[in-house]
Amino acid sequence: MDAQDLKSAGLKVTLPRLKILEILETSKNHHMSAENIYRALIMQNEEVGMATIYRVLTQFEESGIVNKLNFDNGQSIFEVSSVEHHDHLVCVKCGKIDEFSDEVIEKHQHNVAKKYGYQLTDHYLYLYGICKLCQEQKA
Amino acid sequence: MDAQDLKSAGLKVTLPRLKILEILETSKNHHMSAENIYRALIMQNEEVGMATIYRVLTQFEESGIVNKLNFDNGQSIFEVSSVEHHDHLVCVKCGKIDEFSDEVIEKHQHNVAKKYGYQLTDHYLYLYGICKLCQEQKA
DNA sequence: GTCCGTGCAAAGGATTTGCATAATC
DNA sequence: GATTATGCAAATCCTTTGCACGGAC
Repeated sequence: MDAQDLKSAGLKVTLPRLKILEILETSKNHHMSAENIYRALIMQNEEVGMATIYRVLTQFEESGIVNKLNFDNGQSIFEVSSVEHHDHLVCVKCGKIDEFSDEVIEKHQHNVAKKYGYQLTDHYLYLYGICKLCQEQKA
Repeated sequence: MDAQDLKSAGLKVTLPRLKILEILETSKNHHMSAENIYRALIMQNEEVGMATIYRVLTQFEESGIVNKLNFDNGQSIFEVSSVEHHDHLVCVKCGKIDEFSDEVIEKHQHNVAKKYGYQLTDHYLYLYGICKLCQEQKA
């Protein structure tokens, strides 16, 4: 993802947009809330407002540059779109997010949609659990 | 679901709680937002505040009496817990919600969790699409 | 130079909380 | 009668919008 991707999405190449892309790509787990991004930018001494973050993320989502995930807690999380679809495993203790993909699940989702007469547009599978690390720390 | 269920959940049997249960059970599709419930109660000339609806729904969820679903649009939807687990198909046009369950998907979810070392606590699968009716109306 | 993008502050919607009153057990 | 619930209003959280200025093309 770079300036060229912005242009092809019909978006002007601006510093906030480049910075937000960069943060989404270089962040530890590639999953950031609007506020996470905002804070990261502030720490880099970038002058930016939350409004810009949300506007840019919304445009990015519309252009397919990022995906918006809606977890339990109400906050939206954004990730750079990857070529392959994947779903998410979320640790309810530490918030860690893992990605996975399972062909059988995908296939069955399509079967279900077909069975009910739906033309599938999107699908989200969220698995919530306690990750290995947090299980060990419980002891 | 009745007064007895409330008692066993450690909740006092009050009119708002009974009414909310009743509405959740008798509503067309059994999927209601807090505001849907509020409006239904107001139309029955029940004096009730949104705060009560939310408090009651939260308690119900903690007691396992209802499930809270988090759809794309940010609003939370509540349904009475049924014995069997099921997932949801949501029409992005008309908002219709269908329920389904697929054993193979369930099994694979557990496989995935195991593979990543997670102790699964919960899982939500949302399929978004256009239902048969809405597909026909498009023509 | 035109148009799009930005920051700020104010608005918005959904949900939560504080508090005095009222109901349940 | 003690404790838990309720209704109301205010508060909070996340997100969106209006507007004047600034930057991209």
